[in-house]
Amino acid sequence: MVMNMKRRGKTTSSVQLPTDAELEILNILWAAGPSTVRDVHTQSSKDTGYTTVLKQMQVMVEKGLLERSEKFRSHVYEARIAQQQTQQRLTRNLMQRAFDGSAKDLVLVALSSEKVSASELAEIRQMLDRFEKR
Amino acid sequence: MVMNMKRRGKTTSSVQLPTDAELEILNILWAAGPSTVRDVHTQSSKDTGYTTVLKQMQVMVEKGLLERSEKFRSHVYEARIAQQQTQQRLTRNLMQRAFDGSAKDLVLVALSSEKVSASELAEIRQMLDRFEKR
DNA sequence: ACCATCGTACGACACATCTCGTATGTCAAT
DNA sequence: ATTGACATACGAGATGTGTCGTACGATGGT
Repeated sequence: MVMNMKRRGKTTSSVQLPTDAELEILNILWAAGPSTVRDVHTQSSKDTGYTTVLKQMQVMVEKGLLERSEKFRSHVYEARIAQQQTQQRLTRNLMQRAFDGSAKDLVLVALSSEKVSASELAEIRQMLDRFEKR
Repeated sequence: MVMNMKRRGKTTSSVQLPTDAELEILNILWAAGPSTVRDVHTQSSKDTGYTTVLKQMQVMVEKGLLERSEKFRSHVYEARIAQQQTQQRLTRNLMQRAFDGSAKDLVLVALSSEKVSASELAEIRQMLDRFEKR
């Protein structure tokens, strides 16, 4: 019985970066916790069909991005990758592709291209302090 | 004469975000200035065929990402979008898709997920100062 | 004049993503 | 038992991207 395991790599973490539509779904799941397809479809701001969301989530299960429980009539889906880890991987990816790997350059652009409140600036400063301490 | 203008919008700036391979080419062009296809192909770290790069650059001209001069036998290509502006748009895009629009959150993740030298931290601090002054 | 070399043009395939239509199953209320 | 509402499964089209093979024109050296 050759289970046809598409997943290679040691055990975990060999998931590729989520696509646009996938990230949209993950965001909803991260915020709301385990949800049905209908939940996600209702929450979504994009006006895409119900079966479209269903199909996407099914594919995401195959990819290892989501986990599905079939205990109930309406299957319940849950994110299988952490939000922060995903944010880090996406950020690192952008850093490599567009900033030649420089975190500093990315940060500078992020700061210069958006309005950040005073309290947020303070938070960032705190973070800098914490880093410098090592 | 209906020129079949795919580009909508006022006049400029309605260029979509560059794809992965496109960004690779843009990076080379930004660093080296106007170059031929051969130049770019030689510089590229990926080992993709010559005609592949040629085709990609041709497509990029159609999209408005590059400009082509045919003055010489080997056509010379030049980036038509600025590096910093592109970096900003890519960053903003990630910010929206993965950080719910929060520049702060993006910055925090960028800082926490990569090593940044002391001098770079200082630069970031300077930037923060400059921002707080307004 | 010829031919090897280097260029561009372009059609076409492979693949992933996004999208939906349609088939089919399940359940509860009448 | 029938029906309507709602679920999942799945095939398949549209589109974009990345990749190349092949055709063919220009150039320069012998």
